[in-house]
This record gives sequence, structure tokens and C-alpha cells, in this order.
Amino acid sequence: MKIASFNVNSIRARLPIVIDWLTKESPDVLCVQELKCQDQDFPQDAFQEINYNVAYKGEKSYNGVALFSKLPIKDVRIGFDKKETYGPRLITATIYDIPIINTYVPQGFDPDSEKFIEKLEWLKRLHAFLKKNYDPGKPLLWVGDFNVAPEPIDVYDPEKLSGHAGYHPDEHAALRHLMDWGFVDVFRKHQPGPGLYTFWDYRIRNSVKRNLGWRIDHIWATKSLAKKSVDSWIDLGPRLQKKPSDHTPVVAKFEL
DNA sequence: ATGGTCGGCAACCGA
Repeated sequence: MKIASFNVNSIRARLPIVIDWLTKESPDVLCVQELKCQDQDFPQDAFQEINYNVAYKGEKSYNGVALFSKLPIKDVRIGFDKKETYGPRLITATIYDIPIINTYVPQGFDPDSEKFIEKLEWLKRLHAFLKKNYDPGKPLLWVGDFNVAPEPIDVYDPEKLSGHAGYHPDEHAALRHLMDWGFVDVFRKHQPGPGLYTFWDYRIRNSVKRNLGWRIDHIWATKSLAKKSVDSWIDLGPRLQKKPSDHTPVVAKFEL
């Protein structure tokens, strides 16, 4: 089972890239974030034509998450609960008999801002959501744009970036709490080296060429499932296309 | 080299 996560920064602007990547790489499951599109405008037909099932929740301009899968997507759920106060940032389903959580964690803007507090609260709610709905002893995938680089090797300049949104001690504590619940960072299990990133800021000139990146997109699995992972990698292909997203896919393979 | 990041969407917000 091959699964990937890709923040597309607009599903409509990136449609050719996503279709091309699905066709070439043929993942069993793709988790997408930042649709930036209302549900009635989602380009569903393009994915049906290449035999992918899809579940999604979007809104105007911001956020939005989707699941693509070759096999049926069961028990789709949007958001933490019925009274969701945030934009669409969480979609869960069961595919290949594995429960999957796809998230677009709030970016947090600035550690002095209200948005940063909301980001930490969101991560707290996710922990409560896990405790309530899942068993860390059973297979589970948590995939998506976490908007946090967990370790010094996950950012291009840890000394300079320490304390910034995306690489802040409070975020690291929140992520550690989630990992302690029962997750393994599947990419890191297979790729121990530094300098491997999934995101490069558009605003930094030649950031990809200079590899001024962050590893903020992740594939985490509970221990019983992580035991079955056989490889994981970052696919630079989509980031080297003409009109790329600022993110590129992270992929993991499991032998179930 | 007289430029300078994107996308959405219609003036700026969010990243």
C-alpha cells in the first residue's frame, strides 16, 4: 500500500500536476490539503476518469482537505465534531481497512498572535480526538500538512528559525504529546539524514535550488502499522514543474 | 535585466 500527502495550494490551479502525478506514481491513497475551492467547484470528474475515488470538504478561498483512493473510501468524517468552528482542516475515513486521518494544521502566523494560540488549541483538540476515537494499539495513519518541522534536521537553519511559527518549542511540545500517544514518524524511520524537505517558501528566491526548506508534511503511523512500512521518500517531481505548489509530496510504502 | 511569491478573487488575506 502506497500512500502520499500533498499540500497542493489550490486543487484547481494544480489539477494537471495532481492528475499527472497520480497517473505516473499510482499511489493507493493520496491525502491533499489546501483545496481553496468550494465543494460545487471541485473538479471531481477529472479524478473519476483516472479511476480514483474521492472524498473532500472545501470552502471559498481557504483550507479544504481531500482523500483520493483506488479502493472505496468508507466512513468519511469531516472535522472534530458536528460543531466545527475552524475551516475544513480534518477529514477521516477508512481505506484498505486502515483508519486514516488527513489534516491541514493551522499555520499559526506568528507566535505572538492569536492565530498561534489557535494552532496550539487545534493540536490539543486533535489529541483529545485521538483519545476519544482511536486505539494507539491498532493500525492508524495520521497524514498531512502538520505545519510543524519536528527536529533541527527538518529546517534549513534551526538556529535562525527557532521560535518561528512552524519551528517553535510550544509546537514541538504539542507534537511530542501526539507522538507519545502512539505514533512513529514513518518518513524519518526510513530517511535518517538531514536536508530533506517538503516545503520551500515562494518568498525566498530560488529556495528550492538553494534547498532552504522545511519538512512540515508528514506520514505518521501507530507502532503496529509502522512496523509494516518498507520505504518512505519525498518526491521532488511536482515541485520542479512549471507552476508548482510550495509543497511537494511525501510518500510511504507499507507491506500489509 | 527598471523585476521582486503565490492563489483566490476582486481589496487584501493567508501562507
